[in-house]
Amino acid sequence: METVVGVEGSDEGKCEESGVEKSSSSLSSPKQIADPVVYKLVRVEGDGRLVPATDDEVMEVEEFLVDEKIELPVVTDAGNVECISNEESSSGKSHKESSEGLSHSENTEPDAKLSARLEYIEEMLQKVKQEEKLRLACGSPDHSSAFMNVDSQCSDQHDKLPAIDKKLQFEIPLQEIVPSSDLSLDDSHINESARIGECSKPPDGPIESGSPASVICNSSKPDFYTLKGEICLDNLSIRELHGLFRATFGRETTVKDKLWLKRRIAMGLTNSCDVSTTTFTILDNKLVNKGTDNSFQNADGMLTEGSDGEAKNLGYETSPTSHSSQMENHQIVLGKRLGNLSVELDCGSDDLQMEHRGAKRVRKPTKRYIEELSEVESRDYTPKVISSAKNTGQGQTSPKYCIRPPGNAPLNERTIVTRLDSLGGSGVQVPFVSRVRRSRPRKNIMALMKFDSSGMGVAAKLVQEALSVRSSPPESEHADKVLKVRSASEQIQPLFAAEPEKDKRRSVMSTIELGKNLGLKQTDSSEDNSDDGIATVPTAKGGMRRKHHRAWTLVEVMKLVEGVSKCGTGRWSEIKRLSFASYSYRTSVDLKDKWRNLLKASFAQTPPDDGINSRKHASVPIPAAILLKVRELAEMHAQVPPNLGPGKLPSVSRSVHQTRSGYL
DNA sequence: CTTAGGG
DNA sequence: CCCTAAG
Repeated sequence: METVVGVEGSDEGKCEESGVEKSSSSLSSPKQIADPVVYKLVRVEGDGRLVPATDDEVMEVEEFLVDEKIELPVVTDAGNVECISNEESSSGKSHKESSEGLSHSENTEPDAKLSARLEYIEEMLQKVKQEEKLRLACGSPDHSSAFMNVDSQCSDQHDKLPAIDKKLQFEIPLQEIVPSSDLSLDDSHINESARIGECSKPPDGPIESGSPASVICNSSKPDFYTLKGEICLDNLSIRELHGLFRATFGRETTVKDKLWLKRRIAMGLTNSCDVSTTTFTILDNKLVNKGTDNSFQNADGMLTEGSDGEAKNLGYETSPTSHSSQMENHQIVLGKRLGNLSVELDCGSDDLQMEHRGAKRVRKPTKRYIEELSEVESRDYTPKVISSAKNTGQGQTSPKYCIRPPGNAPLNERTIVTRLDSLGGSGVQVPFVSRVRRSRPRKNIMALMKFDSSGMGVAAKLVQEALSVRSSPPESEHADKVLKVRSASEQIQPLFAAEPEKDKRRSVMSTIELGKNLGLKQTDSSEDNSDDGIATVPTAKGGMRRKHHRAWTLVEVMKLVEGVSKCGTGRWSEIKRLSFASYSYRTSVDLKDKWRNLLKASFAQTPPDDGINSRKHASVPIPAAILLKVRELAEMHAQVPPNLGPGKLPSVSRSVHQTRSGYL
């Protein structure tokens, strides 16, 4: 709790101002803490009623919304009004849910249940000292509803929904402001991810879409509960719920909040904790496999974390708990909407909530880890991204806008980072794994570009490039990188999100691509790894050029000689195919050059005759036999070095034969 | 793209 | 090795 709170210092202040029981929340069990954080915006009155968030809170929300959608003014006003009016009175009727939520704190529940629940809740509120509990109870249910409304509204509403809607939304949020805000953010994110198209034009986004979405959300939420079996759960006693909970999640729960339990169970039932992933699964799985927790975060993390980060920036408190709650909400909503994605998230969230601490803790680290990765990745990607910018094109911009609201730079950054993480995460992970990548730079930029365009994993490429760049510190512009990191991250997102629109092929293949990239990368790395030491050669210009010096092994030389003997000189490509198929790093040019060197060496050596190879280069002693052979071949092909050739060839030829026989 | 030659 | 010109 504390830790969380610390993060959200601003929030605390708010709470205090409101007269909230933040302290109380802290007093309450740790688990609860999370809830308080989540619900910070709402205050519990002495009578047990929930007081809407204060103006400040509203403001925060507003920012949140703004960040997400970039529209706030309306929301803010509405929110304030609502807050003032109070939970019960205000919004109530305009939106059934909202009204319910306000008065009873249960927005989501069906009417029938609602009444029962309301009573229960009210009782609880009054009885329960721990405001936390109340919050939780109220919050959890509300979250979903609020979330739904808020979400739809936030994302879509801003543009089109009437002020009323906004108001309602805010109302709900007030009670569960944090969650709602987060949800909205998440939701929007999700939506974006889900449908790239929208992302591209966030601000413009069709107005209509907004309202419909909201409607859907509302409708969905009831369904959700019903489906989940919440209704059934309603009838159960807490003890029963506990049992159910245990059965569902395999663990005990200390939570006494009925709503919470119901919710949890419902979620558990709905999404079996399995977390089977669907579309996102691929990415997530990958992530999971590699980063375990990260995987979750990626999917969830993107959304949730991003929201959190924003919240923090805004001054909202986002505690781990809040995250989890958010996550849940998101999950639910998503589940309804997206289904697959939500499922994954749900699993994670569920777990998190279940074990606020364990899960959270794990999660946090993960997040950081992800961020770090993302950063690194971003850097890596940056170069590539830039180069491949063409691909992203508009997509970049649009996603960008979506991601980063006009308001807070830091916040934006954070958000972006998160997103990047998600995107980058997947991409990054692979890169990281194969990080080594030391193959020679193909053909400079051109080759890289080609690669990218070809459809190879951009990420992989970027990573590779980035790596290479890193190796040569002087060349890369750190400053540039840093600056670009953001862009890169942004770009990345676009790639995923925007790509579909722009290049369907890409979008379709995005997931595949990632996998491919990884595979490719790994392959490359493995091949390249064998390698050599990469040395940087200072260039006159000041840039450092990587010299891929791969020492020629005796085997290679022998192969080369053999190849030359077979194909003759000048047919390097053929020789490469025949004898160097397994040596990807040796190009026909390399063969040619090597041969040239061998020739030179052989003839140079020959004269002294005695000294031979041993004397020449201790480092890579070339067997005399080979030199002889080279000479022979040279002779055969009439490639006799100007001076030395003729005179010595005869003798050489003899020796060569011997040598050769030995080899053969 | 491959080859040939210079750096 | 890299780079470039030329077929």
